[in-house]
Amino acid sequence: METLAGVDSNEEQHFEKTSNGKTVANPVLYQLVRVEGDGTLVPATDDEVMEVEELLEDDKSELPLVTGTGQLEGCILSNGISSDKANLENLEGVSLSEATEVDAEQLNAHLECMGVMLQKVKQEDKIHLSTAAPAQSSDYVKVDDLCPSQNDILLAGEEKLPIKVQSPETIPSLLPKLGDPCVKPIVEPIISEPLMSPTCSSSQPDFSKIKGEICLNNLSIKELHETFKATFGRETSVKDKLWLKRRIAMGLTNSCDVSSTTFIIRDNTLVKKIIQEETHHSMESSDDDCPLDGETSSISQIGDQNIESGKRLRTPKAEFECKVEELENEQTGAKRVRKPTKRYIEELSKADNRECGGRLLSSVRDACHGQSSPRSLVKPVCNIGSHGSALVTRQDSFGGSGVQVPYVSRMRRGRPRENFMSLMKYHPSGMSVAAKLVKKALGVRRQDNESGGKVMKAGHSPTDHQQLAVTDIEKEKRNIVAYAEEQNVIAFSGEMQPELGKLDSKENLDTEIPGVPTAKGGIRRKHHRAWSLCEVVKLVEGVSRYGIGRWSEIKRVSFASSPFRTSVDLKDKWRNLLRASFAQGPPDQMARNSRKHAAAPIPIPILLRVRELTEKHSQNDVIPGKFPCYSGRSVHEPRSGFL
DNA sequence: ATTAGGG
DNA sequence: CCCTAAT
Repeated sequence: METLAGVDSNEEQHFEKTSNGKTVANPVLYQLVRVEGDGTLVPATDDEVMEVEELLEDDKSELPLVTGTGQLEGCILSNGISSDKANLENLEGVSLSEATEVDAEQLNAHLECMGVMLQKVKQEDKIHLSTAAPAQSSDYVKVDDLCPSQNDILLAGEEKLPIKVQSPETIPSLLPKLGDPCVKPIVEPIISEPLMSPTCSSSQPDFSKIKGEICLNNLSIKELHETFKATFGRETSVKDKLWLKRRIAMGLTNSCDVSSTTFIIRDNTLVKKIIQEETHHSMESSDDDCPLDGETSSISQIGDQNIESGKRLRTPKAEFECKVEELENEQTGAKRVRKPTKRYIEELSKADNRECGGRLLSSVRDACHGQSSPRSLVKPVCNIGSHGSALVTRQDSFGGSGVQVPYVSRMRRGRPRENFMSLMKYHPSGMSVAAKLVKKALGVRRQDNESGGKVMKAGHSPTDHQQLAVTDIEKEKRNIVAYAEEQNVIAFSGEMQPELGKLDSKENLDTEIPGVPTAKGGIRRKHHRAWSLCEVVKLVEGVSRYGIGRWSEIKRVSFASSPFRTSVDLKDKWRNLLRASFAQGPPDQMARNSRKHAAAPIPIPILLRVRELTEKHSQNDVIPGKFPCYSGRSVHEPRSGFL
């Protein structure tokens, strides 16, 4: 019934490269999907992807003609939807208009998806923060724009993602499948549809033909064809009514939302769409446990919103997953194959937070405290409504996280390993001990924190640690736990905690962050959480508000929703910021260098702010020269009131 | 419980 | 980040 199909997203023939798809500039990208009996496309599940991956692994330079497993349907070429525009320019075989149109379509579709995601997230946020204060909510939104690194990540992700989003165009083409008894030969849709463009160079959407209200359900195939042309600016030879309807619906709504079959067109734009099938509503609310899906927001609703709001500016390619999911929801209308693995979810959220720390939540958070500082350049600008930034963030997150990457690869985080190994050295029997630990950890899994410590202790036989200094033992213990934990996580990826993920927007949700909790044994080491720019901004702001040293206060107010950021963390971070500000500011070249190597280039303005605050603080509360790290160089900079 | 500082 | 000493 279900088959896997690799969908090549690049139109190979349009590129100057051999069939090996090795061209660097135009890599062949493909997305695995499963074709349901009814022709619905469903994103391949992790398992499936993994499976196929193995096959592909053998020779990646070869075109992904995954054959050999009865499961694989094959690889189907479709219009290129490569993320980089450069490719578009290379499309020689396709009329420019066609190419651009497809691209635009893609973009819109993705944007649509973005919108949906955003909506969902927002809703979720609301749910978790009943105390939302609209007025304040805008505070940090703009921060996103200050996070170049995030955008970078995004871009990088877009260009490197091994698996590309598939074009809506490809979806329909795959519909007619074996599973479907009453389908036409695959050849037809696939070949004639997507690639036919060359012949219709006069492809220009003409909405004038579909003014007013149209009900796809009532249209004949011919009419559908006309509508199709009006919508996409080109003809189609596909005779599948269902396909046409879906296609048109998608085209009109710029999304995968095909729930509507009646549209009202005015002034060449979709003014309204009428949902006639609400099947997806009920099912949505029932089976969505994905955090991102969170509050089941009516997709159709969102769709309308987006459509009416008009322009979507950016198009996150990485949205594929969610997009397809929607597709799945709406097209299938009934069964949902598989929800994303928790791990996957984790990845998403992680990415999420990474990108833009939590503008939504953070802002709300702040709002609660009524801490709207009039200064801070950053804040004023923001408006929560800026879908732009929000979208970007989302996109970013997805792209950056490399959703497509097999989970396991991302597991390891930082240190444990080496320490663990060193530990082994000390303890001949270490191996077994470690094994035990791991086992225990696995067995106990979630309750580890506290018990974990105990376990650890139990693990160390008296003889084992006799030779170690107490402190050493403690450290070892920690490492072991960390290691075990890691193993644990890997083994039970399904139970992965959101920890790493949430930086901001969801951080408050991840109460159960694994890293910190250690009750008493104080074993586990906190997972390293990179500070997002947003957080830094918050910190700076907090400092400016309450002053240096009032970390508990700042923590309470600005990082209330970030359990993993302790006041000490804030302090440390501030220290680092200070160091950075002094190290980078004065010598200009230094700044550049540091930026090069530094993972997270902190915007100079921020650093200046830091310096400024510090200076102020030193002048007011302390006798100048008290600060060890920078005492020598007191900087007298007139700058003030910025940020 | 918080802070400051060293590691 | 962790840890500790000093408040």
